[in-house]
Amino acid sequence: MYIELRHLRTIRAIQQAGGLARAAEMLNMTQSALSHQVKGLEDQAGMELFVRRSKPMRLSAAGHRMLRAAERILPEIDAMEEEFRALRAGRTGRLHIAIECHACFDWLFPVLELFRHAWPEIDVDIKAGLAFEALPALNREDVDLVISSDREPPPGIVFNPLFDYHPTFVASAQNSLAEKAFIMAEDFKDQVLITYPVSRDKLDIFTEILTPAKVEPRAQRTAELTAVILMLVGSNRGVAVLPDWVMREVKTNADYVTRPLGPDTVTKRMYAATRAEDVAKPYMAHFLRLARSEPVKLQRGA
Amino acid sequence: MYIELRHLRTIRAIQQAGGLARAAEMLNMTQSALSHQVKGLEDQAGMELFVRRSKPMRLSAAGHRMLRAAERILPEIDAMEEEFRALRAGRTGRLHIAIECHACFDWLFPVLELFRHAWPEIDVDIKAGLAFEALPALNREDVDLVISSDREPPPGIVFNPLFDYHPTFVASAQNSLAEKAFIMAEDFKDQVLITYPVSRDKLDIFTEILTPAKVEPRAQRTAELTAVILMLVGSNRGVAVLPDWVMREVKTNADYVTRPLGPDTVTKRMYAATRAEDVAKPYMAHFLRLARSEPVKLQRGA
DNA sequence: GTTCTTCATGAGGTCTGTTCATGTACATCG
DNA sequence: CGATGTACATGAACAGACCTCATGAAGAAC
Repeated sequence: MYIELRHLRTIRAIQQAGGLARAAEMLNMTQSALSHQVKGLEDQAGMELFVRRSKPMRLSAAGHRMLRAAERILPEIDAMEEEFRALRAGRTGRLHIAIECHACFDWLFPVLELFRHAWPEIDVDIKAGLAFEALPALNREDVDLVISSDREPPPGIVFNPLFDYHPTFVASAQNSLAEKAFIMAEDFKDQVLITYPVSRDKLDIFTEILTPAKVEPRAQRTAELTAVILMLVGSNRGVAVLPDWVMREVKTNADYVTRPLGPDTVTKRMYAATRAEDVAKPYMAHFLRLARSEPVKLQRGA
Repeated sequence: MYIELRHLRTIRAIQQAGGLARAAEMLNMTQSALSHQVKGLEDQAGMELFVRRSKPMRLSAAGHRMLRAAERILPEIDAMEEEFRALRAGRTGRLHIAIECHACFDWLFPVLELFRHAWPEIDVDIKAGLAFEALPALNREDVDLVISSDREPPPGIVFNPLFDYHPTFVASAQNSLAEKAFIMAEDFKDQVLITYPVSRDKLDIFTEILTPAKVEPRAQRTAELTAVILMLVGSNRGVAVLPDWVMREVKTNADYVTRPLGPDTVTKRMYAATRAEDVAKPYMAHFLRLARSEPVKLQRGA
């Protein structure tokens, strides 16, 4: 029994039009074609779907059963086709984001809030788990955008620059390093360094400062959440290096001091990696625009 | 965009099989055919539904959207096809019953209770409204069975005899007619006759007794429910003529008297009208068997 | 009875979907 | 590094499904 959507459309049309001839017109085909089709369908079903006794042909009991299925299924198909039209028109789409830096939540959430209102039909999600390698996932279309500060673009992937930021030292006002104008690698020798629980090659403080200088902090401990790291720092349980945009609340707080890394200020650039074909999409362009401008406002507020 | 179920099956198969070649095997077709089909589908959709970069072909974001639709729709189709197989096998079907006599509820409910357990998959319903003519409705397949005591079979309709019954007079024990052994037309001249609210040609007391004898009762009032009629009779607000099977509770009650209509006992036959092609169906045969035997038990109990 | 409407049927043409044969791209392995 | 294997794409050719056209049959309306 090979039901096809064509059959369901036929059933529905005959019911709506109240007769085979009118239904044929609705479906832009000849009455003959419909008659043949109905006959074929009835052969498939192995029973009469229509009552021919009364002259304008009506659905039989079995036909009504099939009509019920048609009325559940066809709207779903129509909805899906509508979604695809919208998808083609660029009104909708998917934006699943993988982030490689924990601190990025801080600016990403406000950005997504703005985005969500402008593009309500876009399916937005953040994949924070990161059990996987982000860039291959991009290629596999498991995600559509990767926030990263490592710039190593494979073919087909575009790294869109977002904004520059300064990994910034933060410590308790009680900490001995509070007196210094800027912080250097050697200053960490006697400190407990608090970081996100990720590998060192994803932490600016290591990639930019400690690893090049071959300096090891006295100890390292980790915390998942930015707020927890700042709390630990505030109670002088350690020091941290975080992007400047997360400092905005801490800057005005007398318990903390923030200092640039030095002697030359370290500057890093944040990127949004996307598939090359996606950058032209309107919603993606809009997201990138927001992700360039909004975090800067947060940094200024800091 | 002409989506067909074939396409949804393809999407699902490729996802399940994890690749085009394996999916082709699942669907009993060549890898080539599937490749062409997928290409065609993507042309329809106007976008890539699969990611070809990673070697076993995977669904793209848009492809996942279509998969979701497939996973909602295909089970519905499968379920419907299963229903039709069952329908063909005779395990299921529809039994929508129209009744022309109010009192028939009395025996019909017990019968349907028995039937329902034997044929749980049959769609059972009773149409009591009767705004329509029952026999044409049978022809139009609006209903599948009509309970009637009028035997006038149009072509294609079969009247299956169920059982005989006696329209029986019932009155209060206080009523003057309680003394008589049987009740004749003239006896109604001084009585208030209580009937169901239907036309006289559907009421045995008129068709069998009063109309032939050209006798009019003193007054006629109506009540929808058998219980209400009996209550009115019990308080001597009138008399009634009802089929014998509804008398079983009344017979043992000293407040009531029941009497045959006479002098010759009136016997009527109850029929179940069905479409000719339906009588052979197993569930229909079973229903008819029940409708022949069960009411008789109720009559004996009376 | 005539006419109109509605559906059925058969023949023939078109076009879609399939297969077959082959090509391309990429990964694996000796 | 070429050989081999795997996975998908492509083009040509064929088959069959589906449609149209023309006509028939059977009710319904007048």
